[in-house]
Amino acid sequence: MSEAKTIEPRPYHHGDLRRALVDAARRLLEAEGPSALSLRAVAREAGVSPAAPYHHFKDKAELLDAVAHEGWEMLQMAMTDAKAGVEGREQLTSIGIAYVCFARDNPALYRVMYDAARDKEALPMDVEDANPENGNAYCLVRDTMIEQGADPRAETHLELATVAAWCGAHGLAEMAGFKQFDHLKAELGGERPFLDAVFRHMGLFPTHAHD
Amino acid sequence: MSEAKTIEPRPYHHGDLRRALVDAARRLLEAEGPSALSLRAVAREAGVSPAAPYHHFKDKAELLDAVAHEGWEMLQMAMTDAKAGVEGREQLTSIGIAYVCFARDNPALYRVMYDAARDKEALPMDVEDANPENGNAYCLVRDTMIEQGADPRAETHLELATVAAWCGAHGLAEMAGFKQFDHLKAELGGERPFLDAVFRHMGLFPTHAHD
DNA sequence: TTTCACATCTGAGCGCTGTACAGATGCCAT
DNA sequence: ATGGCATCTGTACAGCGCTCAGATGTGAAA
Repeated sequence: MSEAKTIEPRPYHHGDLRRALVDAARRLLEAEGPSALSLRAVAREAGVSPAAPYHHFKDKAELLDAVAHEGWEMLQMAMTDAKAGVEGREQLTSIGIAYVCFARDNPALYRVMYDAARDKEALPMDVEDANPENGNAYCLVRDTMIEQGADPRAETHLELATVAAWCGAHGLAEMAGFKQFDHLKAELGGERPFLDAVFRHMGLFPTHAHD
Repeated sequence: MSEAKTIEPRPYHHGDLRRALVDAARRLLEAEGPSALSLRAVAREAGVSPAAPYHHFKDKAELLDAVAHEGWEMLQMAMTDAKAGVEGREQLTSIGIAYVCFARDNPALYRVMYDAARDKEALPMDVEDANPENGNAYCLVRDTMIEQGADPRAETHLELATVAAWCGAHGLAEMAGFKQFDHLKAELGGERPFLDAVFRHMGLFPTHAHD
């Protein structure tokens, strides 16, 4: 109880430096790419000394983690919006397209997100907890599967389809960055016969949707 | 014609330093992980000065490229062996399992391979040239699809299935590194009902194999 | 109001990195 | 024997992540 102190809230000397640092990092990331994202460059961009960030993040990885966290929130929002925009079976395809588009539009951020996840050997998602309200993109996909007719009691089938969809979307997002697959990237706006087909083909529908 | 000089062949001062450097890099990579793979550390491991590598590689990226290249060759071999080990429809699943196993057994190398590819924005594979003899893993998958009944004249369907399979395998390889999907990793040896199902589900068979 | 504790920020510095360059070294063809 | 040249070394520089002692300002206690 005596530990009822606020954890990291209000402005101090220079206002909310933590926020300013994350913003500076995202600005740099967009402008110069991931390789330019040094801690010193972020501090420079935010107008503070190279040592200042260490009072808000234990090391560089923790700063990148904060940036990645906002990326996952953005991705989740994009997927949620995509689902809300259409109805029925189109929802899963729409979510998949939104995922790949996010990776295309934020390639540096997307890379930071997965780099951070790999370092921690964990995605920032609780696969077990299927509660959609906790802002969990993985569960958004799973819930949509269920709504489209997957049997939630057939756990294996359900998670199988969800994992397959996630793997497929991530794989596509990475492949679309290679010039061998430029036509994938080109298809992301407007008509997208190939991409739609890949998503359907990869199992963005529950297993028994083939009937 | 006057340019008939050999390009990078025989030993000189210290023998074949280029080879020694790549070997040293791979040794370091396996022992210490990708973050320990500095050019200076590689030179140290090979017993030469920090500047020596620059007579064989234009910069660090080019050295990593050489390492990645050998990784792709290893992967191609693993996939070819996997295909040769079984018959019929099992071949595609077997290739997929081999792909994911390779990523599991050589995580650092696998990461270097895709990092190098991302920097060049291209996989080291010629997707257009379907000649299997050029040692092209992507074409190995496509050819196997054809052998299993895909129509090579239906270009879209064929490449669709191949891209879907590649994306799925890469996605699975990455997901298997996250602790949320430990059961995927655990399944890679021996019985693998879930993984097999994911592969089948993701389209490791030609589209009309669902009939 | 003065004082004090403490969160915050700076400046200097350490060891590391990738890369450049001048010069030493040893092989090969003449 | 000589000269050219690929190869390798030593030194150097800027930038990196990170640490630490000390300066600076803020909110709470006196």
